[in-house]
Amino acid sequence: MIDQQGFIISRHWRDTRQGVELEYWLSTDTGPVQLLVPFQQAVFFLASSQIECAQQLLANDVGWRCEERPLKTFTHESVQAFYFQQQKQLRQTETRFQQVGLEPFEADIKPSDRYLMERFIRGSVRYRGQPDTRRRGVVQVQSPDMVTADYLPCFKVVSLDIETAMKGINLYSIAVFAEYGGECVSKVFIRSVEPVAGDDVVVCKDERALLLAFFDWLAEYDPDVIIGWNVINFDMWYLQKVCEKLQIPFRLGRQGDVPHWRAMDDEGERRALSIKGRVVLDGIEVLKAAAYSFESFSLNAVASEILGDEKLISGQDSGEQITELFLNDKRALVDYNIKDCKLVWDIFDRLALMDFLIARTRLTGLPLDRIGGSVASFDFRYLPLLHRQGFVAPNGHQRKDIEASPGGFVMDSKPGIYDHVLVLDFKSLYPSIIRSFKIDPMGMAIGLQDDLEQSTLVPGFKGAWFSKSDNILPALIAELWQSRDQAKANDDQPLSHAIKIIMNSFYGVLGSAGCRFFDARLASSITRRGHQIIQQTATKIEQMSLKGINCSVIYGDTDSVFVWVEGCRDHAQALSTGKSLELALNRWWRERLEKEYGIDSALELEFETHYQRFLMPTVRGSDQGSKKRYAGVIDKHGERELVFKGLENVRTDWTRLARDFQMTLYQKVFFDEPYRDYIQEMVQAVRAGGHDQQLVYRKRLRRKLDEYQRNIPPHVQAARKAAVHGVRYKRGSWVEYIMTVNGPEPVGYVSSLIDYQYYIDRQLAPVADTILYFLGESLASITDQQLSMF
DNA sequence: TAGCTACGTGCTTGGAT
DNA sequence: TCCAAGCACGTAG
Repeated sequence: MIDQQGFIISRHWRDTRQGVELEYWLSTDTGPVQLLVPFQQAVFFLASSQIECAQQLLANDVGWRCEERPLKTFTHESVQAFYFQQQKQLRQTETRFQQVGLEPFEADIKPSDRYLMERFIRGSVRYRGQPDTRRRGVVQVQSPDMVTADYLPCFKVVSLDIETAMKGINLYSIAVFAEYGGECVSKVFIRSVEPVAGDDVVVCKDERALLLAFFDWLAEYDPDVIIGWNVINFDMWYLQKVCEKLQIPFRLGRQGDVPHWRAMDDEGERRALSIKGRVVLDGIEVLKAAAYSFESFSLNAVASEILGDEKLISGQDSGEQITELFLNDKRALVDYNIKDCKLVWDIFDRLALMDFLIARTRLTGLPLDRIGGSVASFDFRYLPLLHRQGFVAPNGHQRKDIEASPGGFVMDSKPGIYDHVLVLDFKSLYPSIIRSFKIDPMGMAIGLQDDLEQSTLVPGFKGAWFSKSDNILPALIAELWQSRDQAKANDDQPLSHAIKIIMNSFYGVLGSAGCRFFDARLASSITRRGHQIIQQTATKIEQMSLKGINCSVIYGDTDSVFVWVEGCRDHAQALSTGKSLELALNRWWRERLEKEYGIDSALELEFETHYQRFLMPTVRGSDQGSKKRYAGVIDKHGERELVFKGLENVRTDWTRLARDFQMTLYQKVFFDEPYRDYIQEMVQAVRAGGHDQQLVYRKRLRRKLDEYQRNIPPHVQAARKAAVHGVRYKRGSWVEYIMTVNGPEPVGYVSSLIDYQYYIDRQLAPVADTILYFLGESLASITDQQLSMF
């Protein structure tokens, strides 16, 4: 029996003579540990991977108390049947616990696998695995306090990247890289019959030797985590193919096991992989899970944005260049290969992605490499608490007759160019509504019972009523909220980020049919309360008098209001107005909720942005104000900066030409600089072919190429033309095309003349006219003026 | 290996003129 | 040739 802390790396089922067992691999301070746990025992702790297991875990939770508290009905009869079946198992397990000398504990399911694992370790029946005393490798420690306050898993991470020929299965090299506290592991296994300079190179005579050398190294170095860029769908899948070609096992697991592959879509283009004792993390997926967004997720693009660093080779013909290096300059290939590994490593390091993932796993109970899973993590947090109240949750059966609930409220805007616009946001509006108005599945089940005193309830929408005292979600959110404030105070950005994401996912989950607690009354009680709050906030702002300053609301979306401070003198006055509004409105809401509903307001309006100048455009070709599209000038560290929302500048499906043109032109208008000459020069330059590099349209194929039946948009037309030349497009690939006089043609296969007039009419004119409309001009009027001068 | 809705825009399609 | 409907995509929140 061992007494230490651990963190789950992987979990697999295995069938043995003793019956079904669960095989766990943990990362601990002293090295990897393998645990084999009989299913009967494991089932009660297995909260983190599957929803039904979570349910069983929770049944366990009720089980320890069921003698004292009668089961209350919640909804579904079959669940009750399930529950009673569990009772029997529970009693058996209780006996078993006593046999091995364990106290039956009241399962207080904390949001961490660590907690579960502590019990696994203490209660484990068998233990295999060699503690590795040479082992070292702490990924990062964000805050020294956390080390003493909470266990931080020590993961041994390695970054991996392979180089291959462009066609066929032909492996050139495998590079691995890791760097802990100044100590660096950097190795490239390369195929070569001649020596290659450098201590970091392992020369192998052929592919087989290369793979075997790599497997040996992997077993020796023994990492917990392998990271890379598209590493699962490319590198790992490619290595799998090489192994199949050579008929050798792909020994990726901790004991040399081969990985398990699972197709994630019909075409088998996207796959997931699981390895015993290890986890593979794709940098792209992790960034998306952490809500990062990049125009391009290519390693080069992300590295240059995050690190200001780049790959050694990039661009269109990098494939040919790599083959060229492999044939003629292997040392350069080694450098290139290792650089890619290092970039991935540095991105993980710079953004503290491992810390984020660990924080997330603790909060959601989901495996490190599990992307998404909002419904499962909601269950993980909610079910234990529900059971502790003596309720059993309904089964999550898919319902077809989904009653739609509204989303956020978007105000009609007042178009124009303004000086001094303030934006006030409700911080985490939906979570704060859940907290304030006691929105909760169980609270509603209780609140809808007859014979309840109205003063103990809060009204919702669509006939919902919520119990003021008996609820779960509001307290859960309050707890997370507090943890987040604490994390911020500790400057623990990854944790704060993870908490924000899970808090905001709660609303989405309740409004989704995939969630067992889905109910239109819950979702509507959140969003329609949001409508009321934002509308009444806007009305209140216009009624308020702030030392004679006139405030009018020109726009608002879901949780924000845009306030024009008429006649505002300067930045300082804008700031003080914003602060006053924030204070007064928060007080107003507190008093109102107390008076009207007898509840404490958790609403937090925050003065967030001051736009020195602001553009609210009209809908194209109309005088109605637009929505979800605006631009403005803010002050950032003493510098004026343009911000665009929803407009062409931030849209990836507009050309570079239009996006750059918009930035420059709006800058000129906002800063009261002359702009007519600029427009004329731009139009002429485009016509003269001076911007040909910036005329590329870029758009994704969101379906398979042959699935476009009803109509054929330009990017699909271009893709089909490229397909004739043998270019293969998958679902999700980007299509780049140029508009020519013969319609869209794919980049690389443009044979017709560029249609410059099209670009002037469809890219420059719309962008210019959006802002020139308010100056009584248009692109046409300015260029016509030019013509009439001749 | 199931978070949500609202919105604007460009373009194709197919029918009316 | 014009027009409205609706598809497709990317975006705000």
